[in-house]
Amino acid sequence: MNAPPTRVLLIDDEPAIRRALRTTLNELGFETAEASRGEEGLQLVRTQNFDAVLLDVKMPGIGGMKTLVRLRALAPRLPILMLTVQDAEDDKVEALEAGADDYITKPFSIRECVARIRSAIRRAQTPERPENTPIVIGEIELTPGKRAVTKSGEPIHLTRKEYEILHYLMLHAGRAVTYGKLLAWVWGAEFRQEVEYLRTFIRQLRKKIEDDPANPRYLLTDAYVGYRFTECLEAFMPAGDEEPLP
Amino acid sequence: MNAPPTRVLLIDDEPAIRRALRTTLNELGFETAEASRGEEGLQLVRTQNFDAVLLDVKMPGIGGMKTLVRLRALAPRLPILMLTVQDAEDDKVEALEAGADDYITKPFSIRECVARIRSAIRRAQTPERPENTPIVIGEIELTPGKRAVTKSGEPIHLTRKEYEILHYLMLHAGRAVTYGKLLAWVWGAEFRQEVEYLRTFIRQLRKKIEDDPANPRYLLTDAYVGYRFTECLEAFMPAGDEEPLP
DNA sequence: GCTAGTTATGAGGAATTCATAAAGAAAATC
DNA sequence: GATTTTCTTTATGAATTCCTCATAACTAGC
Repeated sequence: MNAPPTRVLLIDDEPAIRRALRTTLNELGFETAEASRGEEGLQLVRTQNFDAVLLDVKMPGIGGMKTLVRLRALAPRLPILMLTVQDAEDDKVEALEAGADDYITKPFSIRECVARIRSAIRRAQTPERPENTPIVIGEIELTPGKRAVTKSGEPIHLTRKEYEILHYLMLHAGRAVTYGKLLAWVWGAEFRQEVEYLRTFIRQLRKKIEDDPANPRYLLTDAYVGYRFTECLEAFMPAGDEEPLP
Repeated sequence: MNAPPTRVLLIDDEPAIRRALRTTLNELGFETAEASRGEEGLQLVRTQNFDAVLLDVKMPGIGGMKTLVRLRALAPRLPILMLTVQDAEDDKVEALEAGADDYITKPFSIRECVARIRSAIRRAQTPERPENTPIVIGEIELTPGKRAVTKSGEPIHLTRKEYEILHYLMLHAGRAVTYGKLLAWVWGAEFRQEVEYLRTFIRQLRKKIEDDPANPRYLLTDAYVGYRFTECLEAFMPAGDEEPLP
């Protein structure tokens, strides 16, 4: 099977960053295209096929956030990763709420960046999940049709809200889920602000799911942004099946 | 082997609600289209194919109810879900009588909304499946064709409603069945709130089926969710041989 | 180190929902 | 039409779940 190369579009006004990403990605077998402004990027997405987009939030012209929204309208399933600066927490949240798949904070390690791209692409290519198939991540298994959760085969009793929170997080495993989205999913859109609710329930969930609730391996916190169910646990991945990165 | 995406049409004049639904639905693999008025929605249904429609009752222009009637005339089998406000009981009944498949009261959690959409689509796509093979779980055996139930071979007399409740629960053994679904199945969609009915009948069923009705082994409660017929009874399985069930 | 903002923790009380009982209304049967 | 059965309604205390709030731990910026 000769798979066609994975194509990544880089939208960033700084040539230095584009170059760094381009060379590394190319070395790893990705094909890349570049745009220095949002409009340009949109035009490319209209005329070509991409497997993922890396998009800088802060750009001249129509800016990253607007570009994101328009990209999303153009290509509902295309993985889009936003590049944000360290402390621009609001940007991260806004991007995720507007449909970005993930965010990467500058300065970033190329290695992490590539890993995130890969994981976003993998998720996008995973065929639609039939509604009733169990979601299995590590020792945790959640079966939507049954509304049942087990850890290493042992059933875990969850209350309604606990289950609904876990369900959404596991549906989006590997991605940061904003407080707002979680709250809208479980309580309704007008509860977007009630982060305290989440804290209480995440705590209960960790008690029930984690071996050491104080050092969670599954239910991770994305400070200032939300929570994230870990995508894959190194502990469970046989080491060595990924080529070393520079 | 990628199934075509499920297409949902959102008709609501509030952009915020459309946006919240759109992003979540898209993330879950649905395709969405939007209309801010009834006329617009009708035009879209004329020209495109959808698997379900979410329709706000209260809208400017021709309004939700009229839109519903016309939609129904256009597409007799298309699942249509109405968004209504909490206490507008009349709206709900009117909507169901006018051919809506379900209604969702605002404020609603996105989770609930998605679940309802899925279930409406499934209903529309699943042709009636008259199953005549007996369902056997533990000591309990239910034969749909004969409408008969036995426990350890001994016939148990059940009234009509008792039987219908048990039948539905056993059909979905191992899964939590929500009050709403159970009530809709036995009494009809407009009785979805009458949880008290269920309590009374579950009590009767437990009296007839359970050895110790106060500590049920078959008819379990999922607090705040519904009831569940246990799928396997450890007590009856001789320990040691773990044969996976089909 | 100090301060402000965020997150984690713990526990108690409010609110909802549950099981139970029992009686009135409706339907079915004779 | 009377009697039996089934269904619906209402009331009660008990149980569970959910929410609130106070405090501690942590993180970043000064």
